[in-house]
Amino acid sequence: MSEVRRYQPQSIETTWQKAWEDAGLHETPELGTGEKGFYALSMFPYPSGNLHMGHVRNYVITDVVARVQRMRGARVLHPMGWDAFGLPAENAAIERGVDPAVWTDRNIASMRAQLKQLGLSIDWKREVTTCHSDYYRWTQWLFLEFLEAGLAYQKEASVNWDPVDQTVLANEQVDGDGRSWRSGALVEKRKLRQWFLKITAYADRLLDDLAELPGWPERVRTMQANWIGRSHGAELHFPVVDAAGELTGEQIRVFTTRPDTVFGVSYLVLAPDHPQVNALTSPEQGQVVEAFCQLVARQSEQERTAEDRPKRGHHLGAWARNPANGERIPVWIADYVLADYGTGAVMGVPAHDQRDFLFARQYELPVRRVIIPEGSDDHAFEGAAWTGSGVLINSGRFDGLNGAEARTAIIAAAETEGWGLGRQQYRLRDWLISRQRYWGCPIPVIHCEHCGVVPVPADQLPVTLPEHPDLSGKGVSPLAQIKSWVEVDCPGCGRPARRETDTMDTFMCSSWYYLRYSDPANDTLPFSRENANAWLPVDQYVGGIEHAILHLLYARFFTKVLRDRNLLSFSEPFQRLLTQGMVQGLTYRNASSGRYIAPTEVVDPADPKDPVTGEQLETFFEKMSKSKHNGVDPAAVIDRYGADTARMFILFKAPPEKDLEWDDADVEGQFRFLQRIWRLVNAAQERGLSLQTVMVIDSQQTLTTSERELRRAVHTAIAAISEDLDGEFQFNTAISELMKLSNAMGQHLEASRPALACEALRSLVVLLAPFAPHLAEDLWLKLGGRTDQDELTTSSVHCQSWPVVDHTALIRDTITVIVQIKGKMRGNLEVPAGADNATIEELALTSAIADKWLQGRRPSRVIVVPGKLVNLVP
RNA sequence: GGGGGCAUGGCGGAAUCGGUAGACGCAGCGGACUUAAAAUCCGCAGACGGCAACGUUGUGGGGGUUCAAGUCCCCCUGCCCCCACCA
Repeated sequence: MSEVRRYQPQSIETTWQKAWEDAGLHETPELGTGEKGFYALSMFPYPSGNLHMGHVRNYVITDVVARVQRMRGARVLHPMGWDAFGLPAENAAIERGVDPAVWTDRNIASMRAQLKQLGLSIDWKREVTTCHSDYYRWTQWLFLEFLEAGLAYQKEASVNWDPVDQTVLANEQVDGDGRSWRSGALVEKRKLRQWFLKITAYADRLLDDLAELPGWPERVRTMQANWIGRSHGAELHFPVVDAAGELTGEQIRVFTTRPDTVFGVSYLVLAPDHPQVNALTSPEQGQVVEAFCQLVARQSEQERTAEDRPKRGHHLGAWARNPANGERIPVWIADYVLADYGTGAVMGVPAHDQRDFLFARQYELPVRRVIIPEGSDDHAFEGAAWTGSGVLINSGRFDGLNGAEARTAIIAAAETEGWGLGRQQYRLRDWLISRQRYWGCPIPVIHCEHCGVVPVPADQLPVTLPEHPDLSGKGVSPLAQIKSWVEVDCPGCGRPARRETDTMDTFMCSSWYYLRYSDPANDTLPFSRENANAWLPVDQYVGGIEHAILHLLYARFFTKVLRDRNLLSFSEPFQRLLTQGMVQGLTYRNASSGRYIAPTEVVDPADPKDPVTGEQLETFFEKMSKSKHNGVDPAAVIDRYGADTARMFILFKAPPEKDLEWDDADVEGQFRFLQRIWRLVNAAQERGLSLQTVMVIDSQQTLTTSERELRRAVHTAIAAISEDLDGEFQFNTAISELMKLSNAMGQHLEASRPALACEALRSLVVLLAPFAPHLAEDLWLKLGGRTDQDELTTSSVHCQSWPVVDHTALIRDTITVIVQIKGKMRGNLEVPAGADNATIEELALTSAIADKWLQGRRPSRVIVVPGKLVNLVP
């Protein structure tokens, strides 16, 4: 051969990417009235500057889903955008003086270019960018909806305060030791007045509606349920008494999930920062208590909540009366009680709660057993808290009731007698959305001395960020330092007022972006009801498990609120969710020093040594990250093998929800596979085969053995791949079916007549299209699936409909039946395809297998599974 | 501590409703082509025994149900993830 002809993805891919874009192949089609389109959505990225393999995996999965749906006749929305506000841009500004807007736009441009190299069927005309005012205008508009609905409010909340830089820090800017990431100073807690969204008002619906999401992974639903953390119990009221036992008129409210243990209460405990602490502390205890509270306040969250640390507390010098039995009990404070869960106060029942037990033992508080296991009559305390179920003792009129009965009866008594009520409690807290940062969506309210909090009128939105800020990284809110921006006239009274200087948590921006894609150019509303209802809920959402709780919960919350505001008519945004596993890279570590070594520094991968010390390195797979030097750059892979190989590898190597180990040898293997297909099609073309010629398979004509094998392989592949792409997505087995088909074609194609060869070639290329779109398109043209003159928008391989299985091609004359003797496989038997059970039994009994293993004995039992096996039991 | 998940060859992973365990691929081995190598093509391949036919054994460990168990039930071990002094 005079010229080297081989598969060269680089030229193929750029050519087709341009052709598709010019033809507008991936633009979202119009929907008919009342028609629901198919919405395939990837979690949009933060524009950090470069694409990593996790992104690639995410978007390739969604892309295959979108492409298969199109080929199945659906009208598909497959958009992309940018979650573009956030800390890294602001840090770049502080450290290098780059304008966050410029930095972000530059990153978006380079990431968009990288994404386009992957050949994703994205409609770029619908791109949204959360930091552009034509988007965040509507984030502000939606905030005002929450405000109007009474779901946004202000309250004091503590922030991380860096005393050196005099600034507020995000949690991720505080390291494990409670020090600032930049100044290294010990971070303090400071109270600021901040904005919250009342997500707790939706706690029940967010929890209960999880049942309506069968298309979500069980584990994500469980994580959300645990996060919401609804528990059933009671709020009990303990009157405060003085030293003489007289009521003072005050009371302490506690929350408990075990009202049945109320007769076992031997003390009460308040959180150190509980509002009643000051009032309850006796003068003699004042100093010690205050010292104790300060000590606890200085501890970090982590220190305080470590379960294994000893519990510490102090008696306040106050007393309360147990409303159930009238006993006088001491009131304590302790570090193990949290102010912001329940009522911030608990009743101590050492006999039936492990924490209370440890606390009581340490401070020698009395322990009284009030529940014994069913059937036991041992009333003595056994030396450990009994938290199981049982029967009440020492509980007056409730003695003898079991746990559940007792809970109901005691709550009922408390309600009638006025010392408590049944209540539900949630772990979920309201969502703090204030951020003391510049690079975020401004909260559109104005503070006026006369009118109070005044929303910015809708026609004055957006409240735009001041351009070219001078960010120092110091001070409370960066926006507060820009006088010209802060000082405005009150929209209500016209007198001088001040803008809110906090910006919103970026999760606000990402809680509704999926709605904007349905109507991205709307300049009168964030989205129209009609467009949102036509495309949403999202049919398939794909993204990382790291968003299992926050993002997905907030998005669900938004959808429910917007539905209640009558802006939508559905209440769950994402019908089906796929959480893809992470991409891991080969990691080298020096076990003694803990140092990570870059693969490029390792001389012999078979026997990896530390290039500096010569020590043996340990190798393993771990999530790709800069600090571990185990990342693989998508651009380099595309450069070398092309996007189609990268796509195929990622889809084939592991099921989508499992972690994927990046392996260069396997990438090479995928490339070889695509090359094999390329050669197969080219050889066929040289043989003169063309899809332009109409080929009819004459059903009268008998097929040769090769031809029948070929047809069976084609239709087996169609059936198997179709099934793999239905329901659970099994891209890995779908691709293995493509490999089987190509193997069979290598064997039978040449020996088959053109009509049959063409059917096989056409099927192979069409089935390949969602996975390796560029190669498929190129081979489609080469095979004459279309001509250069045809419009791409109708004749592209991606516009072909999904192949249909011809079940007659799968029929065989004979089938192989397994012969078992007492459940053990001993051989197999060719029987006519239509043979009934009696025939199969007869054939098995007279077979050589039966002779050998039964030696003339008659089986006592014969089990025939039609078409599968026959089991002879002696 | 609570909740969820996983465990299959040298490796990644297949296996419908309980019905031939190891599809497909990677790495490996053998052969063809080549002066040679690469590439390509063909073949072998769980482990143990055997020249072979074949046999035994085998899905983290133990028990059970069944004609038949990777799959269902019980117990145990190991690993991963989430939440965690939540009253």
